[in-house]
Amino acid sequence: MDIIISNSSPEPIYEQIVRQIRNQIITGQLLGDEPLPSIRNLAWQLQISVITSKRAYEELEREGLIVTVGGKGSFVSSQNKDTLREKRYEIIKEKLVCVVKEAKLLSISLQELEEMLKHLYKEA
Amino acid sequence: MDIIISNSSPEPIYEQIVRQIRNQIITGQLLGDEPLPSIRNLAWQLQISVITSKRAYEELEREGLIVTVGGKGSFVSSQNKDTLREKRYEIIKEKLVCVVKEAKLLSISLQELEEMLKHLYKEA
Amino acid sequence: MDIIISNSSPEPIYEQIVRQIRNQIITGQLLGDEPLPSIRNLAWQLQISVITSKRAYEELEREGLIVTVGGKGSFVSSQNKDTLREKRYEIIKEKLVCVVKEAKLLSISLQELEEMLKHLYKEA
Amino acid sequence: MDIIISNSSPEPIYEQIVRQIRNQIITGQLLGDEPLPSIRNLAWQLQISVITSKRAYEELEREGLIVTVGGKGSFVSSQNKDTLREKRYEIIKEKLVCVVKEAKLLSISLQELEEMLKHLYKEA
DNA sequence: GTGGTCTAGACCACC
DNA sequence: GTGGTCTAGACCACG
Repeated sequence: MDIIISNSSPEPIYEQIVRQIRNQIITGQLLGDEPLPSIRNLAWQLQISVITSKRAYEELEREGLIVTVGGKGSFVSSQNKDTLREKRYEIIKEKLVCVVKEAKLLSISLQELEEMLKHLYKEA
Repeated sequence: MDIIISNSSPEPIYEQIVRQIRNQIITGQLLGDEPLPSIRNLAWQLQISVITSKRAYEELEREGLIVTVGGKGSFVSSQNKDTLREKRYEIIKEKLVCVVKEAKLLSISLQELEEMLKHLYKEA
Repeated sequence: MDIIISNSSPEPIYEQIVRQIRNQIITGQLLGDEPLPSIRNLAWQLQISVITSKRAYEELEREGLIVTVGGKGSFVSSQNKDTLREKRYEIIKEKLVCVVKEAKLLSISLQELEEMLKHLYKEA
Repeated sequence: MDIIISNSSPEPIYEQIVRQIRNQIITGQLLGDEPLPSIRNLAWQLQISVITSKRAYEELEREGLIVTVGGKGSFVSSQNKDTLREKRYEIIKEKLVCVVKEAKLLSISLQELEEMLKHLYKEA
């Protein structure tokens, strides 16, 4: 579990956890049926409240990415590889569409956007 | 003042106002020294609390985009054209960099991103 | 808000609230755009923790039955009448199918079930 | 002992066992004085903890459906055939009455319920 | 040991 | 006033 928490981020802690675990599942760093740390263990690792780690797991379960069984623990749910690949695109598309909308309102051309994208991708 | 407010948006109302006025200034729809509606007038137009419109103007003033003269009202502050153009890019860059970072974490290539960008720009 | 809580029920408190509010929405006792009590108010009414009432509202929002806007409160979301009628059936069907399955395992005939149903409906 | 365990079910494992053995006794698939597998044997068969199989037998004993003789094992207790038949009905009635109560709260008529019942019984 | 529920009390942002 | 987040600490059921 490589998770990094920033207390000063405006993004809620549980969201940070959800996002990072989600990414690890979607990119195949966490495989199906793999056990996740218990909510108490994760809370201890990240120095957060048990409630916060629990909340993150609840959200992931709602998304169908993990399954948690009482008294046993939580596990990555088996996923079709293509489904995962699709999800990866959806996540970025959703964010990208916001940027594009705003860019259009600011009359920024596709060429300008493409140039910025290339530049940022290389340096970031 | 063409401003559209969505009460159900997760974006705070004052933020919606700030963003829209900022865009209009940056794109040249609102020119230097042009008078803005009074906070009371704006609140009435948008059916919101005076506190909220006041907060939006405060934010815009902090960004140096408008100036408020006690007893007179608020005005768009004169801006160098190049400065405005620069700001336009900065706003989008800031958003785009987040997307790029996330995309890299999800191992999405520059080519894939460019393709998504083209597609979204055309259809959106 | 006519909600009755039983502390001795095995059904979690937040589930009891969800179920009762859901029923009131689905049966049209609560109409679209109607404001619900604030989570704090509801907690006070029912003598429960704010967290518990909040959790109930979260679940209802996830089901799309209410919308809650920060700083404003929670409201019944407008729903198509037919959709509501459909949901009513779905809820009961889901429960009924469990009973039917179990009845079949116990070799209880359809006639016997129908008789029990009639009897229970009249007396209950 | 035809028992199927689902680890992912929300129904506790010991409950699944109790329910299935109970059904087999009530429907006459397990007859009076018939020996049941030892708790250790059952635990081995089902790949569960001995504690869990023990708990299931305890519950069944509490219900008077089996008797456990120290050092000998557990046996189906002899039951009057009419008693069994009665129990069969009680189990379903208890479940059905919940559905009926909920249906009434949702203003679903007896006719509608009967129709759903017929439909579900045939297809399920 | 595990998760599930509930509690009381705090701080923040928004309106 | 509203909801959103986070905390610490408790009790229960399951295995």
